[in-house]
Amino acid sequence: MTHFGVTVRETRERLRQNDRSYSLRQVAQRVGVEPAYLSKIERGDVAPPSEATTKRLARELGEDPDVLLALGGKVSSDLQEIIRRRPRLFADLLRQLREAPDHAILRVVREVRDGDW
Amino acid sequence: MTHFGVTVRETRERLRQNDRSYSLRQVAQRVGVEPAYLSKIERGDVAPPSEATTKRLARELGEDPDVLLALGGKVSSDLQEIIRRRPRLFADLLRQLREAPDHAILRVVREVRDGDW
DNA sequence: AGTCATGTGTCGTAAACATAACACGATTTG
DNA sequence: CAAATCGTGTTATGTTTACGACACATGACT
Repeated sequence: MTHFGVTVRETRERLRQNDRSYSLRQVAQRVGVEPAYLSKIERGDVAPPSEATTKRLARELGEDPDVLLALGGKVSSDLQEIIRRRPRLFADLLRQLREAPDHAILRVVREVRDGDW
Repeated sequence: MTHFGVTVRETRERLRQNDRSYSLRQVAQRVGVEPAYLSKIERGDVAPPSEATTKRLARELGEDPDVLLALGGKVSSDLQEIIRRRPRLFADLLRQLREAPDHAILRVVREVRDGDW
């Protein structure tokens, strides 16, 4: 069900075509996990790894950490902390935006970034 | 450090002044946990409970679930799912709003609610 | 033919999580 | 005073999480 592993494997094999150092073993070593464990992750034999390991993996593979975490069913702890500091406010905001189209959310991001508040 | 337990105890004892049925034991029974466990929760002897238990507790005490979850260091899973569906978008949004004043966020909520996008 | 690297199978495990079960002494209530 | 209720202490247990260690078979390369 989770295509976390599939994504990791595909990304790794894509990188490997230009760079032989993207074997499972070498990536595992750079990421700091056992090859056997990474193998199991890629085949979905075990659940997606911890937040920390997922972030190191994302960095190694040039993927967006938030996207990879999402595939693993997680939300980055720094985002969680933003919500936890003002739970009512952010809970309302997120539930309001649940069905909003992408462009509407993007507009909000831009408005806030451009500091017109 | 966590004043999750303190908050629960204070809220419960406040309710108890008008209603005898807010003893630790009776609340525990209605919430569906062992009295000994609720006692430990209130005194911070154990970590805050699971999301499901926290929500039942909030409902029983008339507290905002998102606020109580936040005190317990958690974020409601429905909010997490909103983020996981569009991680890049919502990660950007939240990080943009991290330092924004409350009124700016409220304005966004209202804008979206009033559908002028 | 021998070395080397690759991916994988099997087994174990330390820590955290989320309670349950039971008992006990103190206080309140009838 | 007896019974019930109160909060709490102790001990135990099942589950999940997040890996590590090690061995093994396969195939490429030299």
